[in-house]
Amino acid sequence: MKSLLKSLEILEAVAEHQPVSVGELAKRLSLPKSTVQRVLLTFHEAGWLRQRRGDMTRWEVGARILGVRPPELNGGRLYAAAREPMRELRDATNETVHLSIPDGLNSVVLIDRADCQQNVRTFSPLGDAAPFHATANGMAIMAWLSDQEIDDIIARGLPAFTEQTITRPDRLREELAAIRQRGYSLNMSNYRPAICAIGAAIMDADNRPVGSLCISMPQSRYDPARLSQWGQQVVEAARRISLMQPADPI
Amino acid sequence: MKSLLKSLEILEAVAEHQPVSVGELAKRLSLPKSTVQRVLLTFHEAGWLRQRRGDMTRWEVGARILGVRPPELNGGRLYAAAREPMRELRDATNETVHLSIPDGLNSVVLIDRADCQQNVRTFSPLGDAAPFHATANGMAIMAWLSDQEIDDIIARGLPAFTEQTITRPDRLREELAAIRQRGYSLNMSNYRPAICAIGAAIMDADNRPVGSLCISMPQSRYDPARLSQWGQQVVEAARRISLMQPADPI
DNA sequence: TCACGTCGTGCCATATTATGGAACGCCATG
DNA sequence: CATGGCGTTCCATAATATGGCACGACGTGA
Repeated sequence: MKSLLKSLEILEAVAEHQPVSVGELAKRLSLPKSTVQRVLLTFHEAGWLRQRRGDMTRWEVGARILGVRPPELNGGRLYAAAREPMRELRDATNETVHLSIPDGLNSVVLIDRADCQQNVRTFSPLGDAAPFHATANGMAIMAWLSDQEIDDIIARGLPAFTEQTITRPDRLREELAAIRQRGYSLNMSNYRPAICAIGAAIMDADNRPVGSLCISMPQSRYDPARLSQWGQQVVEAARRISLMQPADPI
Repeated sequence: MKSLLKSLEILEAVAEHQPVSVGELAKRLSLPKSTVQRVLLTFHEAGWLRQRRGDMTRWEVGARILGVRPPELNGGRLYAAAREPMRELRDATNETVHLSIPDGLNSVVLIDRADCQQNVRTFSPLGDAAPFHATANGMAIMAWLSDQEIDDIIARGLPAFTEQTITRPDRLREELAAIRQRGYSLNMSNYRPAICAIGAAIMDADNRPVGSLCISMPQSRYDPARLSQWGQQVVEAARRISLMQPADPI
């Protein structure tokens, strides 16, 4: 369905550049103006896009989309449960804390953030997708997946993002075993240069990983002497959130 | 674009019933199986839907959609700013607190909730859309819109939901004036029977309403003697959140 | 063991539908 | 007053979504 794929591209472009005009979108996506406009009007008809207040020529994403969420977020239980522990972890470390969930076996997506107060801090936009094998949040989740699911992720390839990215399957499996043993995962600039993170998985009542938490910091502030303490704090925060997660309904 | 409208209906149906199978969707929407499957595969290709872990025949919403959000939520500043005040308001009143944002001039949408601990409590699912003229959150926002925008909403009709719904335009304008004067809005079973609420608008740095907060309670616990105090508390909580809202970029 | 019903999947001729170039009206600018 | 850029509309045409049908897999009950 080419038209649907094209429409979703347009929707995502609106989300990224809102509020945005027809012409701008057409240029950006190299599509005819009339095609773009037809799609915008159709999304509008469905309630997914709206015109900006006071400016009928600029489009933005409507609130209807907020009713369409992955099942992990239904009832907002993960958000709600993570809120307080994330704040406390942020305050205890004075570093930014990230909350992510897996998107199937494709990637991990950042869904919430507790920002620290430092002048130099890491930043990732909410909704950002990142690979399992190169991030603290990704590896923390991956460590608790079944062997078959791990094989599946590895089979999709382990691209390198920095010199530190783990790209060899056997090396990755070793690292996952280490994570299972110590409880927390470690990202030493494996994904983005000069960004380190310490992560731990959040489990549901069936002991399946449904998300993860990490402390994200500039490499300049990474202190090996504190690793063990911070690792335990992340694990403890994740455990508290895990206790509030329901079982997965079939 | 019929095909796009149909596809969005299917996507929304998946969100509502996830995890869901092809056949179930086809029955529910009265569409041919092959059509539904083609749409599911296309959404999958675009990363918007995924198969449930361990069950290739059940579909659910993927995390990619989390990157597509209304502009009010960009950076999560409203969520983040509202978090603490909402909790405090909930604790102070022991009632559920709702956070909503306007969807253009169409409706207000519930985006967050701080649940109270009572055995009897109100419940609305996140993402729920409600009319401006019949809810505390809606009227709180509406009160601070321009005259033209208010006219616009009224022109779309003021349907009745209960005996108490305000359906006469002049009566609604009076109520909005009263809200502007006292600072908080009031819903006395105007929308859902036996549910009351006290609301106040959240303003951005340009003094435009970008959302609203309300205390939502069963009518049985509504106490006129406390109205003034709770009203002031909602207004104060909304004001604290407002101070953290950025100006609206053109 | 076999027959049956159910489900997900793949195919393909057909008709519906999306396409995009062109033209129009509007507005701000020089 | 001319110009360029914008959003919008139209329509013949080609591209594409459609959906009935059939196949294979699976689970069930006779």
